[in-house]
Amino acid sequence: MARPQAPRGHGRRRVIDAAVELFGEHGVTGTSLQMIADHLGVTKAAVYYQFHAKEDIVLAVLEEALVDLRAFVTAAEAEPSPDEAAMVALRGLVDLMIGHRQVVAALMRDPEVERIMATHDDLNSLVGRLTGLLLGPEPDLRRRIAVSVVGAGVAQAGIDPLLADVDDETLRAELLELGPSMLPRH
Amino acid sequence: MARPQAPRGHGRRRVIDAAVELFGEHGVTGTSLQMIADHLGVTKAAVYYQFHAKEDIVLAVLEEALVDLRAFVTAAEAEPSPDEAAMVALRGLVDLMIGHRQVVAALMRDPEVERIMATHDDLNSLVGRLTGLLLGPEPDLRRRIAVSVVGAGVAQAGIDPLLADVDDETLRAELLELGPSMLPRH
DNA sequence: GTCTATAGATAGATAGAC
DNA sequence: GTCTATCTATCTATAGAC
Repeated sequence: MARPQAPRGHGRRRVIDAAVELFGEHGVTGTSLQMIADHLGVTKAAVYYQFHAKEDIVLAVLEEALVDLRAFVTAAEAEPSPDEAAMVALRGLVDLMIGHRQVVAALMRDPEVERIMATHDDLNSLVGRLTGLLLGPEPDLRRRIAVSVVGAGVAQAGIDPLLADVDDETLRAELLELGPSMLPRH
Repeated sequence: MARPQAPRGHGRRRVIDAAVELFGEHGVTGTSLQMIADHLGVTKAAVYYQFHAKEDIVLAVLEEALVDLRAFVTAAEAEPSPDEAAMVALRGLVDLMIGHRQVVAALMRDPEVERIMATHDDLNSLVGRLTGLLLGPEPDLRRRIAVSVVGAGVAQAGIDPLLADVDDETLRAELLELGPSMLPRH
């Protein structure tokens, strides 16, 4: 039957959950495989059985959010007008941050994550498509700055300790009012 | 005549400059003393001669920006009305980011920096005073979220590769138009 | 003031026993 | 599938020669 320590979530699932928690607290570079193993009460070798490299754990954590990201980027690109596409992308971005606050906190603040993403063309192009959607056609300087501010701001709002007491639904509603006001329609 | 410390701009100054550059690229945790030493063409021991610990280098880099931060926080607190104080704080924040784009990039994205700051009460209280100025008296939820978004957004705008081609003056002017619109007067 | 040398700990990763 | 044991490389940091 079920073992006392390992809920049927399998090894990979437990490693990913532990990684999200530890990455969020110490960053990716600041989290060793030993820390993940200790957190799970197993040895490093047990972690290496599930993922043969640390980078694979980072990619698995990323994948948690990428499923949603791919979905709303594709949906946004199907919108008829650039304005509608940008709004769908912005809503998707807010939902993504809300739905994965821990993952965002874990990954948004480590250059190592950028390095890993840069080595995977599919991740690169996905981020490029999202940026393009938010920028719209022929963006002026103000638009570019607004996209930068909104993108970082939405992410920060999801992980800011100052807002830790705000529940998901309330935060989502507020961000969906604040965001569009900074990304006006053309 | 012969100074016991900074001979000809060398020493601490060179270490700090190298640290800012490398921290920005690899993060604090991702930057080893060996990397700093190699960047300067010296040995690790030479770096340890200038700073007895890695944490001291981080603090020295932080100090670059803290001088300006202390100045405008104090100035803002001297403003008669909370609205004016918040605007002075926001302008100061924008100027700080613009004036220290590299330092911000180096330090804003590493949990290790937070840990170091958390162990220094003077840094903690300074950040607390800045946040208080931006929030104003009795901030509602919307204000709290806006402060979070603006704070992160301004920082991101200063380091975003998407905006690397924007010169300081232009970026400052745009942010000073964008920011206040998100932090309305009471 | 800068170096060599090295300590002591820990990193990521692998091989093979059970 | 999880372990012990181990490898190599690198980490921060120190002691002391030049």
